[in-house]
Amino acid sequence: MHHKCLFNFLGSGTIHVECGEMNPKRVTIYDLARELGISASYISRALNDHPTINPKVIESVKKKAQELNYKHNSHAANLRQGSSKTIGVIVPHINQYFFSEAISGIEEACFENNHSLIICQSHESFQHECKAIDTLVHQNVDCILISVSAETHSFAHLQNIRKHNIELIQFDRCMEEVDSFKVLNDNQEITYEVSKSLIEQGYRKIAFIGGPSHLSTFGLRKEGFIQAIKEHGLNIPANFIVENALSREEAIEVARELLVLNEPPDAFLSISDHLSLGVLLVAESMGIQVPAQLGIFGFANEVFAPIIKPALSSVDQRSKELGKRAAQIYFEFILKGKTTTPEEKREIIVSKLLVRGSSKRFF
Amino acid sequence: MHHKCLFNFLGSGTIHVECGEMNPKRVTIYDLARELGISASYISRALNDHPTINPKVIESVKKKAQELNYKHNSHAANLRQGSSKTIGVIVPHINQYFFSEAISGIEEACFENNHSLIICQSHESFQHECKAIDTLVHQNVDCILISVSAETHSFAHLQNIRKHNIELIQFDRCMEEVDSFKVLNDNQEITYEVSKSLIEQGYRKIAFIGGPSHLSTFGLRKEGFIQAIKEHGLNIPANFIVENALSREEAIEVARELLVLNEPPDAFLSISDHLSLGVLLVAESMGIQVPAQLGIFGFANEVFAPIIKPALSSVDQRSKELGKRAAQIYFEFILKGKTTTPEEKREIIVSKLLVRGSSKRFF
DNA sequence: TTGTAAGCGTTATCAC
DNA sequence: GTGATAACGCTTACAA
Repeated sequence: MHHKCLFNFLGSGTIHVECGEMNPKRVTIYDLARELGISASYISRALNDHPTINPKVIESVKKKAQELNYKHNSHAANLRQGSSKTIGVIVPHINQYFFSEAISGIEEACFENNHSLIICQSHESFQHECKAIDTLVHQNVDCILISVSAETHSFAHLQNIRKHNIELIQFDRCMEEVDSFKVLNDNQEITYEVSKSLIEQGYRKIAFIGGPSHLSTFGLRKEGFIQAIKEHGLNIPANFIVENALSREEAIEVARELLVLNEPPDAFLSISDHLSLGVLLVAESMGIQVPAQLGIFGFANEVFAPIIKPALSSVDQRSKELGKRAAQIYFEFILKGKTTTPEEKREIIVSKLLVRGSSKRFF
Repeated sequence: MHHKCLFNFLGSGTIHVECGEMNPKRVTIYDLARELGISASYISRALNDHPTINPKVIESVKKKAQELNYKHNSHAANLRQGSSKTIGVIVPHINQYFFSEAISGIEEACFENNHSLIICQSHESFQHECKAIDTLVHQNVDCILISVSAETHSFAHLQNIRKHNIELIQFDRCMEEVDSFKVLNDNQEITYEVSKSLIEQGYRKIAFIGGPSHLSTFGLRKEGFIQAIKEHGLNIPANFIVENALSREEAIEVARELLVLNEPPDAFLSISDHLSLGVLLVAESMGIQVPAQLGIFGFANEVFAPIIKPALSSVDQRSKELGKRAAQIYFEFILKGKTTTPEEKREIIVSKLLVRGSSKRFF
């Protein structure tokens, strides 16, 4: 079982290290047991810092383990224990600021609690979402954190998760019908605030570009908007409220249609910065001044929001914190078997208004 | 083993479905065997579409499996087979465009080849990188795809991967010293082209903000720059070549220092759009006209690059394709045990120049 | 304090 | 075709 490592000093000055041959077999606790003359079970306990073990033995076992390049085999342990110490997360896209930050928060919580994380993308497709759930079930994850895809209308696939003894926590985009912990933004309240901010800046004919309202995240944002409109006695034509837009292109189409009307909107509020960017580009191409003639407000505080011209007003959803909370719920409540009241099953992360140049006429 | 699913029709009109009780035990092939009166081993073969199995039986087994909500337990299978059909990827940050796209490409290849993917971030920290490798080794992944952190100088941790019978493929940021498949951009060539483009636009005192040159990705970009400078007989002072910058803040500091010199640069070329953005912000704050007085060229074609003012010239690294190739190498070469020549172990993805407003003086 | 042995759920090998 | 059985590497009653 010799190890072939050739150091070839090449002309270029770089060192190439060849380790072509790999160990044919993995080192197990039995190998350690044989080497040290103790039983495998004792090795196992030593490696797990079992309290009843002689500390001296623990040390020598760990030293030997390092020496023989022993690595714990989680598959065997998981099989035996029925738990994988792994949680899975499914999001529509990992490259949207909200989700990548949320994932960072989840990662942090997992790291602190010594769990692994498997990340999957649904790409806003219901089919991909089902496939991702399948993958995670196969991987025997202990818990699935999910923010559902825009296409998701049914919830049998989510309930299936529970049938496999896997915990489920929803965050951001929820199926309200499914009983699970939920971690959400104050969607209605913050959108109310956004709308109010626009109204206070003197905008009166505000258009709303929303997402698929069957998801409460988007439905509530629409509610918040309508609430503000009503409270301020504004009269908004029905075609100023658009649903089901998620891409910049869709927003561009909507903005083009509305801005050529005889009575066009004087402001746009949309549920993502990508949509608002689309509106901004249309305004620009039509020679409409932002914010003087048209106010624009986004959502999610995408990286580009503060650096485009004018800087895009947006909402800081505190997504990293939101993700972290979602994961912590698993560790704090579920894993410890705490009983919870229905109120505790819904946690709200309060978001923050970021009023910038694109919606600021008065100072 | 009754299933309690209460449908509560609430006032709000939403339906809450409670599935509080979870199945206490997982369904195994033995359960299927008992139900169908055939042996467990036969069930196993049926579920795996073994060629010697009666197709009629296969069908009835799969039907029964569905009916009983059976789910394959990968941990058991992996333990038995010594393979997990899972690959792991480690990147510095999932929310940088290059990496999130690369991951999407990797995901696609995994999906096509029926493998799972575990994603880890190193956050540019060597310690996190080691921890991530540990996690993946514990998870028994079959292969690790890695783009190393900026902090990574040594390679023992990478070689350790091989010692655990886990395949290693490096992409984008490589330790050249480590023998593995490598999938890279044409870093030197494209940076040469970028430099040439700046020179052709009449810029003569070009500053370079690079990354840590001990990583060939960044080292080669510097080389490409120097090569272009030399070939065109330009004289660049030593302090115009800065290394080891990775954040916008660092770039801002560099730009501030250089732009107040008596003979300041008339162009900046940097190895990421984030750095170039920093330069742009400084130029703006100093009232320097871009591109008239100062040309700026970025790298990676971040989402914001085309939408800021002026639009940022950048490099399309074709990152999704790069990621996909990296993963395909595992499926095409390694998994099939193909022998490879040293040349085949290094694949180059040719990137593309995107000349935009920030570096275009002549049309 | 330490060892024995059973079992987690699957699949491969060998029989029939 | 189909079935019995052992093995993957680990943990954990239980025994000593």
